[in-house]
Amino acid sequence: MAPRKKRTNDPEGMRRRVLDVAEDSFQARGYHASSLSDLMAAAGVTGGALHHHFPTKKALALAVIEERVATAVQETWIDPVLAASSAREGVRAVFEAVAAELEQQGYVRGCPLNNLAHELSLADDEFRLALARIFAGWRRAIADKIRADRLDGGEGRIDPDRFAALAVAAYSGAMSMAKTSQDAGVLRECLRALESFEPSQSGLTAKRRRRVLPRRMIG
Amino acid sequence: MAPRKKRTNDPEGMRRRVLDVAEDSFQARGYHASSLSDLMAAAGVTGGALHHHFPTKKALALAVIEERVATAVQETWIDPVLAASSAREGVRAVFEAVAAELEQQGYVRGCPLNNLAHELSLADDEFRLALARIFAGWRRAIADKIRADRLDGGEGRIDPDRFAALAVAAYSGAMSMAKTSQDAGVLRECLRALESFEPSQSGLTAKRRRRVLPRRMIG
DNA sequence: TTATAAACAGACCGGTTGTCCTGTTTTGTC
DNA sequence: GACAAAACAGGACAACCGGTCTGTTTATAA
Repeated sequence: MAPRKKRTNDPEGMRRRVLDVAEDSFQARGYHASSLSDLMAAAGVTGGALHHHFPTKKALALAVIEERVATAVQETWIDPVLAASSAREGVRAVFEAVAAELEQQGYVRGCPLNNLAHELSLADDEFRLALARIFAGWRRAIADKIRADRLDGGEGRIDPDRFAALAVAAYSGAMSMAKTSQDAGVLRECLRALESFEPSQSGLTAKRRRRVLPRRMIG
Repeated sequence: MAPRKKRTNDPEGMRRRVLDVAEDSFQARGYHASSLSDLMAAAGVTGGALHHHFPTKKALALAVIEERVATAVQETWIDPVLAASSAREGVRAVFEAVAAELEQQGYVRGCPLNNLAHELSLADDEFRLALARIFAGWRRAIADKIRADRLDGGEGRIDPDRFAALAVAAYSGAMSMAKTSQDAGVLRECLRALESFEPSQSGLTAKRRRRVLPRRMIG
């Protein structure tokens, strides 16, 4: 009669589940619109457990930013760009990959980093700095890739920092519009505009020999 | 002894005061973080008056979007671009004007449209459509300006819709980063990147004859 | 086993939120 | 002046929020 359930402590798993749900809810509803009770219910976690791993809601959000949002930027942007034959080609590939994924998915929830950045940057300096660090790493990775391309004999006309800033800004802004219009088309429009601005070189989307081994240049 | 204050009905003024405060608070703190009690206190308005003009918080936000945010985009972007000698020059001027204003101001609160778009687009379809309309008008104004430039013998190599999308995206994304880093420098970086991509033409920031009368092309 | 701390459960609380409601005052109209 | 509608005042309220608290169970180490 008594269910006699045995409890199993799984701190890492529980922490992960909470982060999963929080990451998803912050992305879909935002920080303020996500209540802890909602998160607890969705994750199947009690208040005591949640508070044990994340003493405050702010601590939870900070963990989402540093452990999940940063990882998302790394995986969807930095790694592919570093693995590409050139920075320009990497940026192009990411734009198209994201656009394709969004179109297949059918809806646009936006860029996790930008979503949280807009809502939390002015609310708390700790949030702001954590988010700014991710933006900076993103830009730096692209800029460093351009510099490495140059050493390999790549196109040497564009300023690395400027192009990196523009790439990140164009993507962020395009995702903002895509989210608002629920249409990923604007991502492709921005990409084409970026491509049509090829500096001096003529080959627009022309095929280029692809490097076999992607080379890493950042520790 | 009795203060005997006479009340004066001023519906338009009261509505305006509420919108002023709401616009400011939504910009600085966001929609969810702005409580109606805060707004009432800041505007010196009672709950009854507020409820009379704006039955719900959503109605207030919708009014802010349609009456204030749309106007802000019109005044800081569309009007200057239409008045400029070319779309490209107009975009450049706006980027620099905003950057200069932010640097003088000392802090960055971000783009009102993007701020609200990120927080509200997924929350409510009515919000989303109102915000999407403003984005669309913004892009259309720039694209139409490019088409008009072309008829006047301007540079004819760039695709109007693509360039407009890129300009808006780059600005939105740059403002996002500027807000997060509290540094308007990235705006200038993006502008320079945009300028360095001059298609074929050589004159980078070269002086051009300025049209005396700005011409309007949208009703 | 026993002690010790970590991991978890679940109730509880003060404060706040947005909204509603009942009045009162002002304004416009006949 | 009479009357109706708009404009405004201000309290009340239920729902909910995030955080805290006490207590129990599980794992770890001596």
